[in-house]
Amino acid sequence: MTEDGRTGTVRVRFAPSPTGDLHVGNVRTGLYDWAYARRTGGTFVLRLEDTDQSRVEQAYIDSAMDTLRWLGLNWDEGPDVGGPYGPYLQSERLDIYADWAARFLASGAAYHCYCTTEEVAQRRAAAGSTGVSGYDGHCRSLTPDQVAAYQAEGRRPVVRMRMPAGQTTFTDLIRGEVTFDHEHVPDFVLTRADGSPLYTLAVAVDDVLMKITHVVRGEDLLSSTPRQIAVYRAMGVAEADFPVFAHLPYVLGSDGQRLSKRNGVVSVKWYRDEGFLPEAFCNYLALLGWSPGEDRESFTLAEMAAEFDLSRVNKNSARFDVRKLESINGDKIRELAPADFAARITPFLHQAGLVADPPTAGQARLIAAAAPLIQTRIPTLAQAPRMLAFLLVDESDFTVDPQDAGKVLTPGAAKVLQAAEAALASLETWDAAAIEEALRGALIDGLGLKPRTAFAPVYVAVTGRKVAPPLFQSIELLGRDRTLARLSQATAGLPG
RNA sequence: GCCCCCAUCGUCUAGCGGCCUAGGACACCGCCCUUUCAAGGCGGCGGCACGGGUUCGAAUCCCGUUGGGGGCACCA
Repeated sequence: MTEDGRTGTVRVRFAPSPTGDLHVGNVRTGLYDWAYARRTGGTFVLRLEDTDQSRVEQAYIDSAMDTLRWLGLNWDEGPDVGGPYGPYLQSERLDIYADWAARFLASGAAYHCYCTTEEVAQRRAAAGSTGVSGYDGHCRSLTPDQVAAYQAEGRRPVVRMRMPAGQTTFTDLIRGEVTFDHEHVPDFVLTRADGSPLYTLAVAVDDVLMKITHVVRGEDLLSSTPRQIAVYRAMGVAEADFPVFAHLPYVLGSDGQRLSKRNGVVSVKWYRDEGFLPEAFCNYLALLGWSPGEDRESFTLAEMAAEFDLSRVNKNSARFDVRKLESINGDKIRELAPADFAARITPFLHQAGLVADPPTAGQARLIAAAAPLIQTRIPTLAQAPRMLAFLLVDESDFTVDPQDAGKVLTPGAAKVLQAAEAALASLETWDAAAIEEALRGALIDGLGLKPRTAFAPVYVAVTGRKVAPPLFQSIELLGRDRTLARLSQATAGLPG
């Protein structure tokens, strides 16, 4: 049972236009489409709206599918997997659209329009700020002579829909009943002068032909809904068989403006490269307009698939806040099983040049042992290399952060480093507990220092930075030889 | 200009007429823990845009104002 009370199998489509990498707003829509299909036990259809040849690129089609797979939004029908209502690339359905355009022409639902874009714009401008917009109906009823004259000029017509007088009312699952007076829905173009289809034609035809029951999309398309319904009518679809609409609120930039490169990173690919987990990204995006209620904010894709409900989708737009995303990402990282976490940071370590691909057996052991030390310390996977570099670099490439050294490796640190070196050199058992005991004995008890001041120089000497994984475990993993070498090297490099 | 949509802490939200002196999360600020940094624990700051109604009772319903967003393409 769906929320509008219909029975039967739900079919939801996600229909991005591959004119760029999928952005945050697209993906949020895709996530809701997917979740609604899954919640209702329906079918999730992926369709690429690639009718604008001048803007579409194959690479974008590939990357869109790649991004959806990464997020875990699997589709049941689509360009790659096929399905009973394919093809699912609109560029492969051109003859279908041409056929319907011809039928609309024959039935009088549409007409040839010989006006150029410039002429339409000029007449609109001439009408002044009287609220007149769109097309003025100039070519609605041309005489055969006028048509002949236009053709003699060499003009090629577009096919334009004849919007009947009246109004369109439909029930949006999120916004309730919405009405548009056709006075404000001008005749719109269905096919270009070269015969190629426009979104206005293709989207409606495909939703009907692909038996889509629920059109769940961004609210920018709300006011184009009457046009879509006009095409359904022209196709002879019965009112009861129209898809149900649900217009999702916007995802805005952090400044409240429409999401763009100016006010935040919009490409999902960027978040992937930065080390955001797909489960965190989906969880966060889901929260931008929907919540399971009862103050619950953390959930999995599977849980969302079981609970998602269009009636709980907010009407108002949400701002994208990368800090909250980071917080959720940190939560999800901490929830990972240690082995899983180790596996997820490995590609980032390789990309930073710290380990081979695949890692050697020795590297794998180190990663497995060190991963738990940083799992609570990084909000994104991309920060793993910085935390573990000290452990994984070739010894000849090890460097100490000059800034941290300047703050901590002062002349006075010499006695600390020497005491630490001496204590560790003679240590019998090389493990974190013994290392801690030895260092505390030598520095806290022996030199009478406070822990903070005692360990700071050791951190910088051994890990190269003030901020690092816990010291004693780090030293254990580093091994005695490398630790002692770094301590003495730091001592030798002390100023003054 | 015209049409449409929207309005709870800075941000995301819970709330669907009495459980609300409005709850949670992020961020921010304290304190605790502590070998750095995190994580974790405890506490604090902070909101129903405004004005009219309806009702015994309104954050919740209605109208208006203001504010924000979208659309008005041979883009989608």
